[in-house]
Amino acid sequence: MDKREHLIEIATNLFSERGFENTPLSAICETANVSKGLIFHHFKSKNGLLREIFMKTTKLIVEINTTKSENLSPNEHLTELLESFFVQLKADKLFFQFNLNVIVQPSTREVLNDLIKERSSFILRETKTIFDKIDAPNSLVKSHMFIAELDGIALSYLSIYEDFPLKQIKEHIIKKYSKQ
Amino acid sequence: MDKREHLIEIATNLFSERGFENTPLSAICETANVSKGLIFHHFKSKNGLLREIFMKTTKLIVEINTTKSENLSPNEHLTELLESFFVQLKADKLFFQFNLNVIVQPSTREVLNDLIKERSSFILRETKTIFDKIDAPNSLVKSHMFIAELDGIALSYLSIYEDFPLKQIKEHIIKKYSKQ
Amino acid sequence: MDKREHLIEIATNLFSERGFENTPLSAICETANVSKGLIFHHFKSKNGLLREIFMKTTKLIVEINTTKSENLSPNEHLTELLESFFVQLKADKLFFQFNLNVIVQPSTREVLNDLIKERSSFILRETKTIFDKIDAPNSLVKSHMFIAELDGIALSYLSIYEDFPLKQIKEHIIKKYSKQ
Amino acid sequence: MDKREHLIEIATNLFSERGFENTPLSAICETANVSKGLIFHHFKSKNGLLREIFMKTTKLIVEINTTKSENLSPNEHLTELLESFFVQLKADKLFFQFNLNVIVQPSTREVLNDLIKERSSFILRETKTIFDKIDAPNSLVKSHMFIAELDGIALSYLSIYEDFPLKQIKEHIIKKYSKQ
DNA sequence: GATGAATGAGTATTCATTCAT
DNA sequence: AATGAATGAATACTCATTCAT
Repeated sequence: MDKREHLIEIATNLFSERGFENTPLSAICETANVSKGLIFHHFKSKNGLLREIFMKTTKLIVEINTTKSENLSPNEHLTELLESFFVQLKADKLFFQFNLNVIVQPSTREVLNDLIKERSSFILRETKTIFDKIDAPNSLVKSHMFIAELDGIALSYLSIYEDFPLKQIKEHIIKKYSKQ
Repeated sequence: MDKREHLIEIATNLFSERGFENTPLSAICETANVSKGLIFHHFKSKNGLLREIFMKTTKLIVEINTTKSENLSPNEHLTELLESFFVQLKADKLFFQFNLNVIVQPSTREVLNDLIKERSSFILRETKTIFDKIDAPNSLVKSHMFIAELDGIALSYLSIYEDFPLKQIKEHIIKKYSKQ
Repeated sequence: MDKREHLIEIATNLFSERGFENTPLSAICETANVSKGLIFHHFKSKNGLLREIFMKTTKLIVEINTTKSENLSPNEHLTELLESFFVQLKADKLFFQFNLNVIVQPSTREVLNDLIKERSSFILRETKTIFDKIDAPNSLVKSHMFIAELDGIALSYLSIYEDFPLKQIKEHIIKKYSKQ
Repeated sequence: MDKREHLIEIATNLFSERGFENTPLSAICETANVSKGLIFHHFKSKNGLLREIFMKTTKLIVEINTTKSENLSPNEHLTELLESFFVQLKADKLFFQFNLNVIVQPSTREVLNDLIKERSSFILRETKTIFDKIDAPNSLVKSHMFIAELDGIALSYLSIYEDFPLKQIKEHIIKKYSKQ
């Protein structure tokens, strides 16, 4: 059992549940049954731990997007992206919330600035590659709209509307992008 | 000079700039040139102050939406809403960020739970009134999509993409909703 | 309705229930439905209020003891004192506790120093008058023992032993002093 | 030099002198020359420190009472108890006062509730064991009277009568219990 | 790699008291 | 007599971080 990996896992869960600022390292240590010193030994600081977690997530996102089969039509590709987005959104509510969290909070935002830029420009690039095949002249605007819609749906679903009609929204948006 | 009102104003600014959790009451007091005790005299607690600010914003939103002239076609109404949204988004960046912030952060989210519900259901109701006139059977889904798109745009613009093409997005979305 | 008297009554109750140090003036004001300023107007300070309450109690004790019929034998007198002590102890638990409280607590003890001396020497004097008739040479020691026993019983009953056998103790001690 | 033990010692002294509620942690830290954080590291809270001190005292009381030689007559045993009580009362005035204090004060009383019960039932049990040998049918009442008398004497001596005739009271009570 | 004692700066909150009205 | 805005000093407690072992 790799304690380093174990710590990352537990910290991710706690940060997701309570938010980064409201999760003292002591809580992580107690849950993981390790000493405080060990966190600093492995990650230098609490911010270091946060960056490590954020980087891991980005790596995951990149992997998912690059291993996707390339012999799909652009519309099929969009549909596939949407499908996996809605599956994940439902499965990993807390984790999505954590990502929203650290991006929106000024203090964490500052710590993660470079990593957020890196991740978001990757996502924009990937999306734009698809829209280039559909409507090249407007691909940038359409990509931004596509991303904003998904973020907005996540926000509404996770933090605003308890009875958000996720299923119907999914059908609506998939229908919209499958024939564009 | 009403110190109570003054405190709300200054706190709103500071919370927007630094985030709620990262703004100590001492900072507010120093800026407003009052004692710490006064905040507790007027607002009971830091959370009390937060609620007061959030309620004031809701009141503003309600006012704006209810005084709107009623002799517009639904599409004109949407256009008008969009116009004012983009104007405000650009003018009050920090304030939008603050609202995103407290909604997404678990700790503040909990404190404001009832107020967030109240505000968000008001917005949904108002939006649905418009879409009822355009496409009654799908008005709920379309309202949710409309709101999610705007929230997503705000999120992308404020917290993710430094070079977000706000102007073109605005044109794109106004065009879309003006002929729906 | 005399607000001054009303305040004393409410403060006595609250001090008895929570202890003097743990009863903020704000609690008294809320319960009495008056402003904070009024307490300072009437009593100068929180300590002033405490002294007022303590003095009132002493006055009561003095009254009870001086109006007592004087045509009793010393042993009958002791029995009568004991009877009224046990009746009061059972009826006014909280109030006894409050008196113990302020006497034992160093901070309040200091504030009430002169009043405590005054009251306790009155009680000793009265008790000694009785024991002088029973056993003059040892009257001082016996008076002190008598007072200490009652205080000790109150202490045990109120603060130490939940199942203190008050009734049997009463019988025991009355029997003891009725034939001394 | 064990800082934990050192802290307990210093806190005991200060609590005895000023009372628990009137001793800020800062006073303890300054006297002990340690940081505030250390108290919370070792005792979790101010109340935790109080409990630790109270427990230590109970342990001491238990030790003293259980190591007592068992080949004494019950009356000799009582005399011995009384002798050591009066010696300690004179030597450790402040410490006795502290114990009275925390038992009588509602707030500390609540914190120590279980520990007070534990200690007082131990004392009652031990006392009753002696009186069982003297007057079995009335042993409970006599034990309670014995304890109440000692508590009452402590109270009078420490908090009420400046010129309490401790020596004569001691002789009086020892004489009384040596021939019972 | 791993522990845990120790630090110190920071933070919300309490509360008696004052004073203008 | 009565109010309540305003103060400011005090206080328990939190928490990331350091460091000797």
